Amino acid sequence: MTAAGKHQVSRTETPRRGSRPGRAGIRDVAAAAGVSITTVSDALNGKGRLPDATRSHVREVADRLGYRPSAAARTLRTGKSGLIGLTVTTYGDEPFTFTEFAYFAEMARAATSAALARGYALVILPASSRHSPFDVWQNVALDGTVVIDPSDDDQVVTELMRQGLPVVSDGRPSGDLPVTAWVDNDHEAAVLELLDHLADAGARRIGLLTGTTTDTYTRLSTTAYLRWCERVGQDPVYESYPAHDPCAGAVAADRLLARPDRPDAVYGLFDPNGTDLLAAARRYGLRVPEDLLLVCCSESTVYASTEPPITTLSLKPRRIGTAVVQLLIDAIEGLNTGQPVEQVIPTELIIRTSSQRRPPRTTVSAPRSPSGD
Amino acid sequence: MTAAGKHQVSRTETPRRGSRPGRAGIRDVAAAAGVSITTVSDALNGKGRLPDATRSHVREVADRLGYRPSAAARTLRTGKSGLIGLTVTTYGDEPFTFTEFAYFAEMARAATSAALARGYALVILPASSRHSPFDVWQNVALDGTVVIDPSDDDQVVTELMRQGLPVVSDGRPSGDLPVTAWVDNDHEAAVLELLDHLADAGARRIGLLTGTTTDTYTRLSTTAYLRWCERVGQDPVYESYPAHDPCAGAVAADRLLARPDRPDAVYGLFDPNGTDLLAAARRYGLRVPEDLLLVCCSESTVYASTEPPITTLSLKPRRIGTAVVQLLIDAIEGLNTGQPVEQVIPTELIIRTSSQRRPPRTTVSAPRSPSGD
DNA sequence: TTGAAAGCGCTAACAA
DNA sequence: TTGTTAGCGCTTTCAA
Repeated sequence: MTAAGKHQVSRTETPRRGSRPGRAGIRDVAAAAGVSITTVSDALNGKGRLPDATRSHVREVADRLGYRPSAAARTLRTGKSGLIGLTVTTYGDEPFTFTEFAYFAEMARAATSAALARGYALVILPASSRHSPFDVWQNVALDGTVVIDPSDDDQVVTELMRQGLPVVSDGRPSGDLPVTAWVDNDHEAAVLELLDHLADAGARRIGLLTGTTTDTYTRLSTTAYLRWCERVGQDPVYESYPAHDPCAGAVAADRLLARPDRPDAVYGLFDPNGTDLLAAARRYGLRVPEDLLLVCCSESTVYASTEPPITTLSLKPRRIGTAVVQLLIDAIEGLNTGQPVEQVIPTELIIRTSSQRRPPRTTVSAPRSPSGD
Repeated sequence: MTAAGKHQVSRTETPRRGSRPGRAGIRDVAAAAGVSITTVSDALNGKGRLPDATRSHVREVADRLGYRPSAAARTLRTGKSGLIGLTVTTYGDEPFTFTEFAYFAEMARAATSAALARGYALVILPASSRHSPFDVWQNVALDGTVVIDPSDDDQVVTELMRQGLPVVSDGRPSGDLPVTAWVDNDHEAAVLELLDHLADAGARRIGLLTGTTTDTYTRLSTTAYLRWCERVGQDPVYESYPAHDPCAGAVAADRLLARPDRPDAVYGLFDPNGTDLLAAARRYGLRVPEDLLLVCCSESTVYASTEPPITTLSLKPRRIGTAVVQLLIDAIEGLNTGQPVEQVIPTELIIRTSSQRRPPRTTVSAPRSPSGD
């Protein structure tokens, strides 16, 4: 063993003051291995040009001492934490709403595994930040952040970008909010395709169940619907409701089917609309798909086994979550060219019974009363 | 402005070497405010006994400079990161499975908001850890960790506890795995209550759809079922399948209803079993609840609007997620007494049409008193 | 091939 | 009331 005595470490047995109790530090390993802390660092991180003997010896000693490098120290020194933020809108106490739930869960799941695969971990953070020292945002060292549907003047995004941290958004940013990159679907194209599909299945008057919120998804989808109506010369038939209220959807579905100009096909923009509409149809004695064609935007697999199975539009949250994280990590690691990157993920229309009318026979019948069968 | 010149900071305009570009550090704020860095730290953190004038002046300057304290440095110094790990079992590429999905999502959601409310953020981490420097676990400074259903000899848990970090588990630890605290349901009591409910509704032969895995939940629930059968003198009728395989459930449901000793009531242990069983019943021309009573363990709201609505057992993942995080943070902050803490969360049987053979009233009566109606 | 030394940016004793 | 100073544990030039 080479001259352990010449190193800067405790030749005495008393641990340095302030040292964390019980846990071995890099100095302890160096002392025990009879090398310098530099050598320990290099050996453990696969750097430097050490002989294999030294390397394995150091590793062995570190192992024996149960040495775990301090992530905080490494982060402070290198400026990289390996942590990626994922913002989550909170409504009252709960992060994200019932409506966004399946989408978000799938997206987060994909994002998590994509991040882990590249050696990063996801930190869940609220979409807004108070300007106080107790704010979580202040306490976490992030290499970059994924944001979901940032608003026009999102303060968190603005601040992060100002700090020089990359921000990638799920959903194209509205206004002139600067982001490093974004990923989104082509919502307009998706709606147009879907409406054409319903028309092909025999729909004469297609209704829309939409939201009162002004987020990009709702806005683009509704606009596309209105444009389509204009193009084919149909009067728009739609009902709006606050999508974050889990009860309001059922009421709105009912309202839509109770109208004198009742549609013979409906597209629901939000995940629970399928079951809501199905239940409403049942109340009015409408058979699906014979009397009413149904499509909703959803990521839930339950629509494969409802009675009847319901056609859904999937926004492919898994692909979005993966893409968002890849773009972010590329930006963190300086792998992309520097100009804003935009990525459009295709949607998928999963056609099931509810949007396929059997032999196109009956014309639209007159509205029935809620009780009638 | 008081003697700025006497401070140790750059009276020259050149930033210190190595300083992060563009971002103001505590020294810059101190210099600009004409105070020492200690005063800046104290002013910003509400510590020390500074006059309000100094405090607000410093805050103003910090604000003007866009000063953001370095989380890494603070963590290194204080030993607290404000970060809590949440482990997630990965199957292949994807974190958590379809089966656990709704439960996990709800639990994680509650855990996230509970953590945020106390100033902590959740970091999603894989349930296993390679022993390599590229392992995510090595790169994140955690104050403590929540683990879901740790196995008998969970290496990650063992290692964390050895490091002196608190670990709270969702699901009682099996074997003699040491954890700081755990939260769980009383799975046996829940199953017994549910079987009694089915028997009260007229079930003569209750079947079970269970898993082939050996996790605690599956094991305890199955054991409870077998014990109940023995007590009432019924032959057990059950089918097992690998619960993480999304397709296997439907097959097993079919198998169960195809048996010569076909049950007249079934309890499914996993979330998708409800729709699987409903579909299987339809295939065999069995009416629910007339010919077949159905209950499954699920957190999904879709069972409220299936045809017919299906009775579910909820494990209350929200309450579990909240409890787990509270216990963990209490442990981190040294608020609890030191001995192991165990917390049992009651389950909830949500009674719907599928398990009520008697007059279809919507009123939910106590499971044990069928005579009242 | 290895080691010494200089910090990363902050907080908290201890001085003044 | 405020400032000086000594590190937290690591990585990284630079020197030997």
